Amino acid sequence: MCEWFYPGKMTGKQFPSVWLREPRKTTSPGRSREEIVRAAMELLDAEGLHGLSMRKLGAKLVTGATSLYWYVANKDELLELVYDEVWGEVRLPESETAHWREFASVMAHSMRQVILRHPWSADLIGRLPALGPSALSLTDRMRRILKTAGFRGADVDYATATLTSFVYGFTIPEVAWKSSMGEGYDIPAMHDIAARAARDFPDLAADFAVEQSEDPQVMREVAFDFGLVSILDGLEARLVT
Amino acid sequence: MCEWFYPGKMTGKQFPSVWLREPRKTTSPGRSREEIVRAAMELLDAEGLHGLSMRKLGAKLVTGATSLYWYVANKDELLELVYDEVWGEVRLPESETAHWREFASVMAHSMRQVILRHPWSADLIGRLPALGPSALSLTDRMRRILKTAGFRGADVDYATATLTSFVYGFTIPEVAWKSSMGEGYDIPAMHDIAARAARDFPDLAADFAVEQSEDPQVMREVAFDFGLVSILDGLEARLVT
DNA sequence: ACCTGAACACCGTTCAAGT
DNA sequence: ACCTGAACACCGTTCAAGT
Repeated sequence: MCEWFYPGKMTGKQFPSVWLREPRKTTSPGRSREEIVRAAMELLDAEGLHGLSMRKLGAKLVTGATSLYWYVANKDELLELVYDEVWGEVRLPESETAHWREFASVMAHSMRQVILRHPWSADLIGRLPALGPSALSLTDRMRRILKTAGFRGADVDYATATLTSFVYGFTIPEVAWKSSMGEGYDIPAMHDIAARAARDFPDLAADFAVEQSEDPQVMREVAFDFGLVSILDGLEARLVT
Repeated sequence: MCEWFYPGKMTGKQFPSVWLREPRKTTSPGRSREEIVRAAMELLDAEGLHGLSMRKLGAKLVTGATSLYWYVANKDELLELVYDEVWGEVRLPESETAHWREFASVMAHSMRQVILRHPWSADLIGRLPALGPSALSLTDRMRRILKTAGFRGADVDYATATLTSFVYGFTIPEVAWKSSMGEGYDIPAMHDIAARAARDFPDLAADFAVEQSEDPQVMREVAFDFGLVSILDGLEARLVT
């Protein structure tokens, strides 16, 4: 997904993007970009962002690490390519006439699922330009739906930013947590630790204790829906004015 | 800020936190934790998360890198300590009787400013447990205000998560962008690049062109306020039900 | 046109050894 | 109680050289 109004200065270097360089005209006797991207995706899904190194990727493709630099200027360019694949997995309502709330809701849920499926992508949001075809197409459809719904001018940007910010802010820390803690850790022990840390905050400690019985997985889903509905209500209020 | 309902499994290791280990009883002939944390903060602010290495920090304190391991179990523990300092900089309304919307608004703006001031902290959100005194105190006050306003049970968690998710999701990509692009880059060149990348999406390209004249810095502030007000409206709707 | 290996300048952490 | 330096197993990228 693409948010274009990022801050900058009038001076300085321009930013590079794979999508603006012609790929090497490949007679493809050897590797190909697609092959490299696919292998990188597998490595990323299996071992995370830190698990992808040029050396490992080279090994997986039975080449020297440095051979990859023939196809790709550097690691960031490679990541840009894989990053766009991720946005390509977002599923939207087929219909062009979907109601904007329905559309936004489906998109938000799908974006979250896609990030959860590729946790490493969370670390790339904002770090890499999202100028690939999939990211742009997503942005384009969302904006068209919002315009049809009645949003005008910069409000289209603002509404999009509000929605995507919520999805990102809900999901990025979640996957960061998961990958830093490893997949499995001890829930009761975690509650015990939280309770001990909160010993100087009795209300907090009490709430921790009460909600210990809830399933955190379920709570996260409910929390996401709660936030999403709140935001859609809030955006709708902007619309009627 | 602390969100406790992160997912986990019933098995596996428990997570570690500095806040649950007694610090070494220091007779302080040599370094101290405070000194180390202060130096780390300076290094982080000056050079970012990648700029902080145990070797550089050691050099700054005129010690061997490995000496630091006497005061801190590992780099993550050190980061946990500096991380809490960041939350300590969030400014809230003094009054205990502030209206919840006012409170939430001030908190959201302050959190954003603090993250912008310490961009490296964005990468730690979710990755490290936020169990330090400053983080807990922030969580505690927010929750008390929401309860006073009428939020009940898990809605207190959900409302907090909605608000903080928006702040995180708005700010994390923003600072990621800034630090990956460097401080200054060429705005017109950026627009040119975006336009060229969007050549297959005429509506998108047209909007890029129109909004080229806006100041991105200003737009970001307006966008943040737009999103924040929308969310507060949406949360208020949950309240009256 | 494509691939290679050596080299550079880094990492976090462990550990035996020193004072 | 505190500090040290060597060592281990890594990084991304450059570059001259090969085929």
